[in-house]
Amino acid sequence: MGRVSQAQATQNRERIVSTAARLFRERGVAGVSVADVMAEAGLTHGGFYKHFASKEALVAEAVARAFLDQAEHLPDGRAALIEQYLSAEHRDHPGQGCPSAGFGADVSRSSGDNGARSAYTKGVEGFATHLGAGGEPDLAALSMMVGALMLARATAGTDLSDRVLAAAKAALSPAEGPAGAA
Amino acid sequence: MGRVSQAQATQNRERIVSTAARLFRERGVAGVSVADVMAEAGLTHGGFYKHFASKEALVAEAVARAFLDQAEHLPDGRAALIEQYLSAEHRDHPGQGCPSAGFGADVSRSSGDNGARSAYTKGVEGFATHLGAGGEPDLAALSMMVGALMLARATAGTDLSDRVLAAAKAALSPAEGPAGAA
DNA sequence: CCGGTTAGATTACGGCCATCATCTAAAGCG
DNA sequence: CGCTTTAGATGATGGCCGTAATCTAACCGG
Repeated sequence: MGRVSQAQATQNRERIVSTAARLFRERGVAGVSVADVMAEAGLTHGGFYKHFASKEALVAEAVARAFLDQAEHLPDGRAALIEQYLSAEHRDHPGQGCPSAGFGADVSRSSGDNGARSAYTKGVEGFATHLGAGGEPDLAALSMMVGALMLARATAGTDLSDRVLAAAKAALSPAEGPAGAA
Repeated sequence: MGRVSQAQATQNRERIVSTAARLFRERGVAGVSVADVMAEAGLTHGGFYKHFASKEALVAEAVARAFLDQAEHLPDGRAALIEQYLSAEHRDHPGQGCPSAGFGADVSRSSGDNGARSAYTKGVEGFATHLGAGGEPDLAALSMMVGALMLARATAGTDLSDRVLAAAKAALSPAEGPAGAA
């Protein structure tokens, strides 16, 4: 109850954002309530609006945070990145996974000019640039990775799921681009 | 009001399913209520459970229906299909668009063994097979198309959106697969 | 043509949602 | 050390949700 130190409050706010970044990716923005986030952050729902103007504002911060976390944990080298991205591990843990994939649908459906969309756009551009060579974003490769991950998640539990991951890996790995012989 | 002819009832049921297939793709399953679907189908929400056991059952039928509609409206030839798929028109009309993309996130988050997931899996396999040559599903190309569409939708209104579509088109079009020179 | 069947309308329910007003007690300034 | 500020808890609000019981009237088999 009562008040809490500035340091503690800042730390609590951080925890709210990172919890939201995880839950939103796991269950979708509409599938997570403000109370859910607060409870999982060890707080009660009432204090939420001392930190954020609205749920929408939290979504925007959660998207930005997820991209920052991703950028910090990227493996070195394109081959390693692809290998990790198209793994069963990544497919099965969307909460820690790629924000481009995890937030894509929710951002698509968000209205017009909001913070979430601009944070998302900036994050995608950054990730694509990291994936490409010489500062040139590789948007085609990113598209294939994001699409394969989503399809693999939606078909999880079937053999198609593994085949999608394998096909994308094969198409991205060899030298560059898929060879005609499939 | 009272009863309605069997023919009328069947037609109403069809309308509920196709309305749901459109609304779910536009706003997401969680963003559409049973009452929304029924109202847009010109009915009141009360009659819904005379047709479906639950909202979840409607989702399963809507997914199946969306894939059937897609299969019926596919353009002839791989090149034409890719061109249409990666168009601004398709990006801007998710309600009539690809179910693999439109339902992907929702099916991913649905629990375990439900009808929506199996309908989705079957639909993806069919679409990938149509896209491939000689009965072999082209899962890598499908991944790239689905991913590009989702990224383009989430970044709609920015120049990145158009660049994503163009990059995917270029990577899929030339002969087969992307050439190294980008 | 009559009565049971049934599609759809109406209404109600319990629950959860985002948001906010209010209370509280501790923090941090003077 | 007191006073003000404020993070967080508590609780309420109004609305929407999925589901279901009930009512009504028209279809359709006999």
